[in-house]
Amino acid sequence: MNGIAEVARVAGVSKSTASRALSGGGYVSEQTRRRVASAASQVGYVPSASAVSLASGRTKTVGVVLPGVTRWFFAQVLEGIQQSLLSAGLDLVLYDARIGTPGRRRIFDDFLARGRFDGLIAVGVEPHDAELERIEAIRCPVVSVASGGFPDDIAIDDMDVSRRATEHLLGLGHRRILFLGGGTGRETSVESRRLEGYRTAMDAAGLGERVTHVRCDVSVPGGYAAAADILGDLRARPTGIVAVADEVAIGAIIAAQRLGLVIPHDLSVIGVDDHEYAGMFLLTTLAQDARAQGSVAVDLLLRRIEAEPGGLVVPAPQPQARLVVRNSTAAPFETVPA
Amino acid sequence: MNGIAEVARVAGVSKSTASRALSGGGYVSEQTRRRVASAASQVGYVPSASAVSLASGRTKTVGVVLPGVTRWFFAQVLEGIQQSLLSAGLDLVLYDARIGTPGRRRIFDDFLARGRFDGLIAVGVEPHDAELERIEAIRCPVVSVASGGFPDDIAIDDMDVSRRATEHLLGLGHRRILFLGGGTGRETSVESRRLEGYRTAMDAAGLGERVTHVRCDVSVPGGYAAAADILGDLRARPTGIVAVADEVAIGAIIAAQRLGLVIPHDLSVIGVDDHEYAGMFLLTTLAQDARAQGSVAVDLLLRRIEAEPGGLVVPAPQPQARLVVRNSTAAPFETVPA
DNA sequence: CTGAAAGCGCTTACAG
DNA sequence: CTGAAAGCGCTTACAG
Repeated sequence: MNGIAEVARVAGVSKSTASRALSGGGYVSEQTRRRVASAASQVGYVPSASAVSLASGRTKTVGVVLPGVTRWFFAQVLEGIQQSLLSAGLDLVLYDARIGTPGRRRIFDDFLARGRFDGLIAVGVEPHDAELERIEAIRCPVVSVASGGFPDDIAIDDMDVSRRATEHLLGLGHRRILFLGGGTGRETSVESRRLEGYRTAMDAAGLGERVTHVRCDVSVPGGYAAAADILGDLRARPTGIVAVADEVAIGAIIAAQRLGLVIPHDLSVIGVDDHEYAGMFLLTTLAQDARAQGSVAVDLLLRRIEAEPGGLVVPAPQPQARLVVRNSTAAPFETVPA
Repeated sequence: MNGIAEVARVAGVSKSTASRALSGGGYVSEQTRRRVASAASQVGYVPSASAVSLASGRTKTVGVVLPGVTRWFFAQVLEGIQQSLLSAGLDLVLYDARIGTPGRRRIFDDFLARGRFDGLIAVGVEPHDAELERIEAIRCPVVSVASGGFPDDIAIDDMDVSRRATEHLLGLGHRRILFLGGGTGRETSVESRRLEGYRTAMDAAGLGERVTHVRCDVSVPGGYAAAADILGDLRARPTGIVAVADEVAIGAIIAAQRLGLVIPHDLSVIGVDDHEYAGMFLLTTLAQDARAQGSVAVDLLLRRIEAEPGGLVVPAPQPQARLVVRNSTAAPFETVPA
């Protein structure tokens, strides 16, 4: 019990007036507003979410789809989203659409269509065509972060980022530079764009023939395993590694150290993200602010939700990556021209 | 549009019958059921979540409160919960109640009371008294995982776990054993119980005077920083470290290696969890299955939700930790009796 | 086995 | 500024 009817009774007004007083819509005299407010807190009134949704057509909820919370970047974006949502008073329903799980399919086929939310944020989803269709079919605003395939995706320029990373190593004098990570399973578009940026820089430096992509899971253990393989072979050893993401870079550093290599003397490593552990490993990286991207996504989404259907919404400014030079990169020790 | 009324019209039955046919309650002839089902798929019927909730009193949603998704353990539990929920067809609303954020307060004061979910799972929440009161005030079943303060908490025996970890080192001949981690900010009960287990084992070995607790954040960088401090001082250096969790243990190993120590020759380290990186660092640990704990929590919660109010529900079996010996622990090199 | 009716707890034009 | 009434889209006893 303790519905709005009870509040109205205690305050001595009608339900309509109580509703207007509480939710702020329409005219209510200041005096009435106060009486209703105190009646509400007196009876401990909490509106029923489903009744509000049904009557108003607004769920006060935002959906978030992402491929798991294991990757540092996704977890950070999620936390940024959550914080913005909390301060806006909105609930967050989570859909963990990890690739290859039976859940992913159900999310796109059933869950998303249920109208549980007023808007959806896709993080790192990289949907295939059928999935994108499903998302476009739901009748509510959608905003995406770091997800290939969506219009107006909020994301750093992935090609630029690894181009700059590669140029950083080239500028230090490296020639044997390898690109590490991604390409296991379906290659995501973020991965391909980063690979492309590396390739572009190598080509521009006349090193197109040296282009090498070693695939691995985008994770610390993934980078570790792949790097352990590569670095074990002395003759093929690169002097520099451009990693698809910091997790991979960190894995590579751990592997290198285990093999007795000294970073950056024997090997330079550069990543993308500015992961929580980057400082610990003195990792040079192209830093991005993941949490901020979550907040920006929420801002944009809320504006889209408020906007008249068909109304224009100023897009969010794109996030920028900046080079943070620490101590995992230096001129190569072997300066012999290869 | 395309509500159940439309489905009923197409199938040539009443809304009541359509509803029964679709949601399975009550008697419907097989033939009618089929007609309704095909009408539903023909018009692309998706029930409105809020209408269903309002009419039935069931939201088909479970709430999850946890202190962030950064800690490996919490992220794993969350993924376990999500998967079980997806296969049960339930939505998950997430509340990130990171300690010290303004959001945490609002979650306990407002969000939890809104009746958005049929049941709540608290993960690692460690509520203080006021928070616990709030949770008890919401009128729905609550299940907790690794959260001090809740009745019937699903958790490994934290005292036992670090007692066994300590005994493992004692059994190898270590005497200078230190407990690393926790105790920054409000010490959680998980942390204190693990510390207590260490203390118990040390006392039993007659080493009560050697008991040492070095506090640090429960994170890899936290363990790294604290261990770098400790290990820098040669004279006070322990031969063994019992870490409050694997993150801390891994941080300590990284710090030790950076200082030129060889694990386990110069230092033994043991953790709790079996973190994703444990294999990479050859970490000896007391392993627990975090994802499974998430599923178990969902099972228990769903049974509580189904149960008659006041009805009994068989509790879930408690998870067990098992010692996984890798290569971060060995007999101490200095065998000189201290 | 099926249908008419009431009701879940709000919000929102519409009169006044 | 306020109230009576309809309605959001379902489910659920209750009759039949």
